[in-house]
Amino acid sequence: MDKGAYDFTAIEKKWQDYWLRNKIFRTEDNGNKPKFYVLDMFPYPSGAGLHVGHPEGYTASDIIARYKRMKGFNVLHPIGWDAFGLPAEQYAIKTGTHPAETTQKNIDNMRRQIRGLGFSYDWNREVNTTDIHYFKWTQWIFLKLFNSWFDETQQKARPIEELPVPAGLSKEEREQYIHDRRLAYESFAPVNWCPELGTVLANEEVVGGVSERGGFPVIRKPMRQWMLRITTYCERLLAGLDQVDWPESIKKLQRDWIGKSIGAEVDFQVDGFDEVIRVFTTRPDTLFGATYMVMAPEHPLVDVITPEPYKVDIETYRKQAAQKSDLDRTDLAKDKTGQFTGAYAINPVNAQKIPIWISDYVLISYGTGAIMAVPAHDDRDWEFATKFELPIIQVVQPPVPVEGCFTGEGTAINSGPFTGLPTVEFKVKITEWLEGKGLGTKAINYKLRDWLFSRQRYWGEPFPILHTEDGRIIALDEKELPLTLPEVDDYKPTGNGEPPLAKAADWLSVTLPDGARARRETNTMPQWAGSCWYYLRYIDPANPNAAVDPEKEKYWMPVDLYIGGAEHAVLHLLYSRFWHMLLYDLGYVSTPEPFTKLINQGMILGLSYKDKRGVLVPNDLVEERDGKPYHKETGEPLDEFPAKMSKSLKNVVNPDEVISRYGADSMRLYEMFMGPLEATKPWNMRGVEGVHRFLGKAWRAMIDEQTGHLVPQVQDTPADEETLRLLHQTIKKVGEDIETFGFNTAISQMMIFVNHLSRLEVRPRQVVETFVLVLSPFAPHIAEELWHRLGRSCTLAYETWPAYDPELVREKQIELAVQVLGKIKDRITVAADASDETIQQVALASEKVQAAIGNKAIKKVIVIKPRLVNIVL
RNA sequence: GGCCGAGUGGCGGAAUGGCAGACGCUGGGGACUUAAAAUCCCCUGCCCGCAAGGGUGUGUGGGUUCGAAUCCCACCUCGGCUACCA
Repeated sequence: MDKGAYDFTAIEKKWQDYWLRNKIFRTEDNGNKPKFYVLDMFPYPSGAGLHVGHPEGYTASDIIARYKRMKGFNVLHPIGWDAFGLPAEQYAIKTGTHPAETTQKNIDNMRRQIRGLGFSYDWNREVNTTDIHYFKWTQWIFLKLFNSWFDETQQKARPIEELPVPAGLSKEEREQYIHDRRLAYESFAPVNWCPELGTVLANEEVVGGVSERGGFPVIRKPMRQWMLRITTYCERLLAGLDQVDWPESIKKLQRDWIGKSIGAEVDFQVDGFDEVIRVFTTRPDTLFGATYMVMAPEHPLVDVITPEPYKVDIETYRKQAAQKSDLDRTDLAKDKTGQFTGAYAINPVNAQKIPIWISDYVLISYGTGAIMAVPAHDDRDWEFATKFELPIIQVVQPPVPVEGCFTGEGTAINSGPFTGLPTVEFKVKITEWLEGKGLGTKAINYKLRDWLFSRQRYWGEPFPILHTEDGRIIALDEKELPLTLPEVDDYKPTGNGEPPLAKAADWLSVTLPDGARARRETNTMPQWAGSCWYYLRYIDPANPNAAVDPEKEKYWMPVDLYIGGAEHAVLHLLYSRFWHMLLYDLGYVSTPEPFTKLINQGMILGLSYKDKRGVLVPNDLVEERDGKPYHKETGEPLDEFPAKMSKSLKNVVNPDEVISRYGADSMRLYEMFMGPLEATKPWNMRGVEGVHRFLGKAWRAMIDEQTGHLVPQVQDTPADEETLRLLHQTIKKVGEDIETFGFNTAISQMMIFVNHLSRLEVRPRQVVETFVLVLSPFAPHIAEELWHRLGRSCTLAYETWPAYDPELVREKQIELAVQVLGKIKDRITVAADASDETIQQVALASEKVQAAIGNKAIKKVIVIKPRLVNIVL
């Protein structure tokens, strides 16, 4: 190989070593520079390593970080590992390898891959959620949750010692009262149990009735669990969204997930009983149309009100419902099911007797677990009433007549004294009426449930909690943290919900100072725990005395820019906002919201193939002939299309392979050149070749491939006007595009510049050096090497970002199209500062334009300065 | 079913009220070479035409405007998320 060739492998290794060895990107916590905190979403160190989706967000954030450094900011740009989680544990179950060992191996591999891309992380701040010095503070935050309550009046969390407890309670009642208000509490409610995974899951982890990870069936099962009272923060979580600069789509996802709805709670007397069934409705205006009621099968009143002859059928139905997986319950293709209880309720507005049913389309966990059914104006009730032949009474007149069920707003009919009222007005009136009679009240409900926070796993943070033999729950003291994981022989869950930690006999039992015997909590925390607050730990990663030093926290927070995938919209991003609000309330952090600006990178798709019938063909069965894809075995011509990367389609692109063939700079550049950051885009290896050629061209414009020295064209001479203008246009465009995340167009501008530069006989040194600085955030390795060969002795990472001169950017001459009635007839060139009048004169002087006008009268001439002239006849 | 996003050459995309297709890929032609690779130069939306030139064109149909890929209305297609929350 010639010593001057663009040897990206050697160059990239050289500079990666240089940055690391000299700690070039080590960040200090002080300084008089303004701070900028740019954060990547926490990666899980998977055994499969990086896929091409990771470097997309990371490259974008790295370009921002490098650019901001050059713009004079003190930049915090850290990385670490969200390293607890199920895969390492399942591997342990299969092979007996300790999850810590697997995790370490995976981290080492991913760190190697990430370093190979040349990201400017401060490696002194690397964190790892499985490190005891890290999860000590995860446990500490849990204790804060456990030892806090939410003050509704002040709308904030406060220490549990400040909770006003009613006088005259017994010791046990007092304990219970406090426990019922802790932000972390034990519950025995039915939870999402996944037999396949041997653990329970949070609502957010169950998608379409199956587990989000693995797609296994999930059933409802009552179990003892730890919950976090995230619901107390519903209003704060909603309000905070107005304060942050996030994509509207993500804000909407969070708002919908919190799911605030305003309506009324109404009491229906059960005929012949003292009991009332309370329902929640957002449409109290349809009360006159309530023709039956439905309770969730689990509703406690079912036992009370069901008369003897109906008990057998009701019990059978309840058993069936309990055994159904969530998938069975939510599958819309299935008919509605239900069972009449034999009991009746009295509709409070018209004293009508209406039958009470149970059905699993009513959920025990939302509202009051019972509904009034208004089949004329609710799709679900309509479907149910039609199937079981229950009466349907219309009480809302639609603005325009509709067939079947009408769920919109209109005018009340068949509604006694309220007939004729518009829906909105009716809602207010009827709620007042109900309140006056003591039959109901205005009510707000949220879809968001408390966060199920325990898992029956080994590889997670242990809870700092003890259960005494006499049934008390005692939290460890902060001084006793961290509580580490015990060694076990067997990582397998027991299958009945008893976690693996229950097998660690020595670890399990504890004798308290007062002599009482206690057992440790055997559940562990979910993976989300560690990622809820990692952005705070980066600020002060080695602090043994606090999760984060308050002074440093004040300096660095909030995160100025957070880049990651949209799949975390309602999971991580909601959970970590909740924890942050708690820490804010207790005075440990200084900002109400953690992440000021959020950007979602789009998904990268792989190239895939299907035959004429639409059958998918894995990539290893595809061969190319004359640039067209064919089936290797059948010889059939195939269609190319983009599809989600998957093992089965064999269309996964491995970053290691791309780097070894084209280099990290080409990889980075291609990921950014593909299209807008937020868009979904298909990967195409030929595109990598394109940006790779661009880098080679930039290299050859400066370096002689034979000698490795500067080419003779690079000279210490002033630039010509055109070159200078293009350079300044490039500085301007690239800088502005970085600020607005338009990396693809920034790169095309640099391509235009290099195409020009390589054609020049004289390439002024000043111009060349400035361009290298502009290129450096995108392709830092080649930029450092060129900078070095241009005679500079240290890194360019802290050079000042070049300023452009607006005078030099401006073109001297401008070309305008001349249209007659919107059709282009000619082009004219005028001085850039020509007046509209002058331009008009020149345009009208054109023979072609005159010919197009003919003898018609000119009505109007529109001059749009740098673009065109339109003559209206 | 609901919500969100997107439809522009052979492909990725650019242009967010002002010359549609920047930049890159692919394809074609040429230069260099014994030859090839690499590199460099030229061409490359579609249709008609030998050409000069003309016509047409941003999913479909309508509208607003001197002017629409861009704004408005209706529809079609694709992708993502979500799913009985009363």
